[in-house]
Amino acid sequence: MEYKEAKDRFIGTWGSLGTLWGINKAMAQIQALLFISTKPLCMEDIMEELKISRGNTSMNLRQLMDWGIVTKVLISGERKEFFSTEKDVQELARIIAKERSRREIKPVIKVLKEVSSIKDDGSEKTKELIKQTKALHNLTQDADAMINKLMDQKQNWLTKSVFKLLK
Amino acid sequence: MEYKEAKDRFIGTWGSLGTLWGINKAMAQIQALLFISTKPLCMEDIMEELKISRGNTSMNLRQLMDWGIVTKVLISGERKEFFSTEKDVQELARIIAKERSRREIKPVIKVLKEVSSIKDDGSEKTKELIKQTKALHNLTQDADAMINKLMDQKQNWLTKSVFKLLK
DNA sequence: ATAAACTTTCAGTAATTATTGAAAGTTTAA
DNA sequence: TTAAACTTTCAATAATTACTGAAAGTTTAT
Repeated sequence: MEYKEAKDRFIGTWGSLGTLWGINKAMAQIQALLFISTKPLCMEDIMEELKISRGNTSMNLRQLMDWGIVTKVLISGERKEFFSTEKDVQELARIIAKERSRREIKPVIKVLKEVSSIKDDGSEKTKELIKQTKALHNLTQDADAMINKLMDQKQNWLTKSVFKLLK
Repeated sequence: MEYKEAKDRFIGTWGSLGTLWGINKAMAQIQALLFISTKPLCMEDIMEELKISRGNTSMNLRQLMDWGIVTKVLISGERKEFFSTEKDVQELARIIAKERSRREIKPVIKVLKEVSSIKDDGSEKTKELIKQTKALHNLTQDADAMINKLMDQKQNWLTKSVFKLLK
């Protein structure tokens, strides 16, 4: 497999993976492109490489910046803006986990808490609703807390010690 | 908040959460409904409760069964089929994590491995592609392995000890 | 102040994904 | 074996989501 094919395969795969962690294809592809680029890219570069429109590129870059994954880079002597992405995978994972937690998990936890806190009127169905949503609330909260803590660890050595524990 | 409102809120929230962990709204809603039901439900029950068509109900129940989250239940004296979902959240989480790993994460890991294994032609851009996809490959593989191991633990006490480690 | 170089916005359109409903298929009881 | 009770399939359609391109907006150099 040559460079070109490998690159396209990576961008394509990352793009379709994007949809599953809640961001759209173009957004994931732009990030992928920047991730393997040796230097910051401008809008023209991205449009041309991914064959997408100016508007699409602009909007998705904006979103990536909102997530905190992509930053503007000023290149002296150049008028236009350049973009680059976080290059450290550990840090990238940390940012993504944090944002997803904030945007998606936390609101769900809030609803689960509210729903599981309704007054027990004694009926079987109310008891079941309370019991099940409470269980889900605990699980979701624990999982969320754990992921956040795990991601906050700067080094990978921790992962190793968690692994050992899980033998 | 009364039972009815709480139930609707739970089903609605779970449904929209569904889209983000890769299953569609109806599928997630059916699962939510079964999850808080005190007894197995038949197709009519589900259709009526969620206001969705027979075809939709049938197809999504099928998918839920493919995932291994929902099972058919035979009720003696009844001709039609009834359905119920896994009621233990721990087990539910385990099934979902396993399936997602198998369906989505594993294929990505495979591509990352292939892409990161291309021949180094000495150029800077090839070196960068290899370096970055290799880092992503390692991270994804570690995270996947860890989640699978965590989920395999039957008890919750383990989570507590992992938490301690992460203080 | 002007105009060139560049970016953003957004209404319209295209692409994708979910849903319906009716016909075809299956099972069971008599 | 027939027909009623039930489930599945799938082509048509609806709903949602993504993308385009051109106009409006912004910045910078002169």
